[in-house]
Amino acid sequence: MKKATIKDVARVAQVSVASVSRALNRQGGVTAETVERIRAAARQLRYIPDNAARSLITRRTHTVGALLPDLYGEFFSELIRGIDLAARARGLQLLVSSSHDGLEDASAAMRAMLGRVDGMLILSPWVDQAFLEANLPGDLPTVLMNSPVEGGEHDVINIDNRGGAHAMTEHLLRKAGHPTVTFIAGPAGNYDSVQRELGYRQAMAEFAPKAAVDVVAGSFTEESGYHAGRELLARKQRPRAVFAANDMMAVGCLYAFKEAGLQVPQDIALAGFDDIPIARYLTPSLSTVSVHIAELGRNALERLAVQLDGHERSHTTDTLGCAVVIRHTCGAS
Amino acid sequence: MKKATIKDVARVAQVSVASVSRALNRQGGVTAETVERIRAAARQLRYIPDNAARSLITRRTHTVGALLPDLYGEFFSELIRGIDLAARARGLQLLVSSSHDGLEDASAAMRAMLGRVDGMLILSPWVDQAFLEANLPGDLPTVLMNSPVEGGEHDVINIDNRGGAHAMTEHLLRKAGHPTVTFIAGPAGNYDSVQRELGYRQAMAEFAPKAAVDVVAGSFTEESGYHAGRELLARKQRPRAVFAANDMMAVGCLYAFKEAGLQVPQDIALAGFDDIPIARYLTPSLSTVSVHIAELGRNALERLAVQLDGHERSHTTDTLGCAVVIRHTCGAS
DNA sequence: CTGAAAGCGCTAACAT
DNA sequence: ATGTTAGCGCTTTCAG
Repeated sequence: MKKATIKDVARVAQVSVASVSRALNRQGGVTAETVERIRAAARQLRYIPDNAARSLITRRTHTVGALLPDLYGEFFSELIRGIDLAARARGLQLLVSSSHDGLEDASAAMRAMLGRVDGMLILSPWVDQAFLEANLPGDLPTVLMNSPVEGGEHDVINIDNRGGAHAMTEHLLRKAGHPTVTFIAGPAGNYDSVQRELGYRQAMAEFAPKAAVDVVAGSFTEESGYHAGRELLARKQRPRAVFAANDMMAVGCLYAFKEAGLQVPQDIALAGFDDIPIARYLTPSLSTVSVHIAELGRNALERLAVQLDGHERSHTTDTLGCAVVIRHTCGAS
Repeated sequence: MKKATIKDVARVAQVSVASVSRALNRQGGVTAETVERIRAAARQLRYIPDNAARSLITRRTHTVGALLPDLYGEFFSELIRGIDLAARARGLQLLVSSSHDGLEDASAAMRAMLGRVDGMLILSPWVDQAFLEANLPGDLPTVLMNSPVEGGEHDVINIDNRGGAHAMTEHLLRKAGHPTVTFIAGPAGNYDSVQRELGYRQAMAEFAPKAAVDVVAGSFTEESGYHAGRELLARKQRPRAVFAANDMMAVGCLYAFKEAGLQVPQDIALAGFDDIPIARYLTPSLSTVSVHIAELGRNALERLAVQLDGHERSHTTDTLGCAVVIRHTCGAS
């Protein structure tokens, strides 16, 4: 019992393969009657068109690739979720590839996707213009997310990392009234992290010019946040307010603070970045910078779909705004 | 500038297309010298083999599909992460399809994947034997995860939901010494939820035969856990111990308890199920049933890969054990 | 409205 | 060791 092909359907329905193709793709030019006969035959044979053969000739795979650095944590799950939702709505399949830790890996992952996808969504903090030129066919529709690559060949959707971090730092300093703020950074060289740190530094210069900028290292994981938190508490003078470059680190940090018996925000204030779903359910609930992660994914896919439909590349750069979300950890109502 | 095909490479390298194919697929039968000439030509033309054409003839896509009900929350992100990691290690691509809320959707999603994948990983609490027979070609390698379908056509990897829930309930009753336990269930009809509730009921019958079984509804989201928590607190007699059918609901529930000013576990104890990454970072840290989610994904993919390599279906049913993880919310050290 | 036939780009016999 | 050629299953002119 082999898989039925279009020929089998044609034979059973007593028509030519061309008619079967036309009927099943509802292109018209076939009598309603014949269509029905063909439908019946297809059903009877459990006929499923072979996508490989189809896309060989149509040059369309109806599949988009998503290249991500990792899949760990709620940020990425929300992002994929947004992408997947939008893709489904558009009738597109989603090929994901994550878990690569550098340009080597990213390049291999990208190559493996080429020819399988009609376009690509790329979120990779290491990817730059040169890399893209070397690894992408010039005509493959692409949307970059949170990318340093700007004003060039590609469609880019960024988050206002700098602005969001600036606003949160300002809030901590001016509204919540903390004299200074300590920043827990993400992985070195990570674009998001760099931009957020920049926003922090600008706000510090602006609103706490006397205070020293204070940055400790992290890597965007809960664990690194926990360690950073412990490190901060071990100082002879513990900070009064801490701003973590993402929510996962804030989660780890919060744990460290409460483990040490500290009251948050009375003894020490805390804020994060991303507004992952769980942020509002922490106790105290986490003040953070809201990013609408799923929205970002949805947006990127829509943008890609436009390129796909229009058969032309585009190259706009959009920046999605961020909003400071005040909950309880930051010490201002 | 159109995309280079194998013919172009052959022309430039001054060999036949067959040699190009052989050289690039390292099948031997070509002089090292010619291979080098071919490689050079391919590089020069930026030649990328067309996967559609290739899989049309090889009948292999090197892609596996993952059918999931949703992508919300850390459970699924961990699961995909495990799958993706294993797939990458095997040189397989991963086509994901989630966000379907019933058999209709699942069927459509499945059909869209057919012909694009060499095999499928299915985690869908609604899918049963009849559905699979109706929607899957009989010869497509498949691995079911957490599925009610047993002892039949398919490879199945289950989690010991019943055993885990039983063990946690026993712990709450006997070790932590709570006189009775209230259970927050997942979505009605969801297989995981049903099994977990079963384990709870069995343990109640065994270790607290006098106490009434007490089950409230939930839907596996933080929000539903929050509402269930509030509902519980609104009773004239509030429960002493609560067991949520998954961690996300426990998170919402914990929030409700602390919002009401209750001490956990002194005033009210709480436990979850799954051990999502964030569980240990809640305060108090969440006692839960550990599932090794990423491992489950990895396992399922490995199993599928075996079927792919062996060119034959298999039909074993494995059950992965769960371990009770005692942290601070359950009220026993 | 329908059918015949020409490929899409590639691999795998089968020749040489 | 290399070339020739016949398709894989489908869509799409082009005739009828």
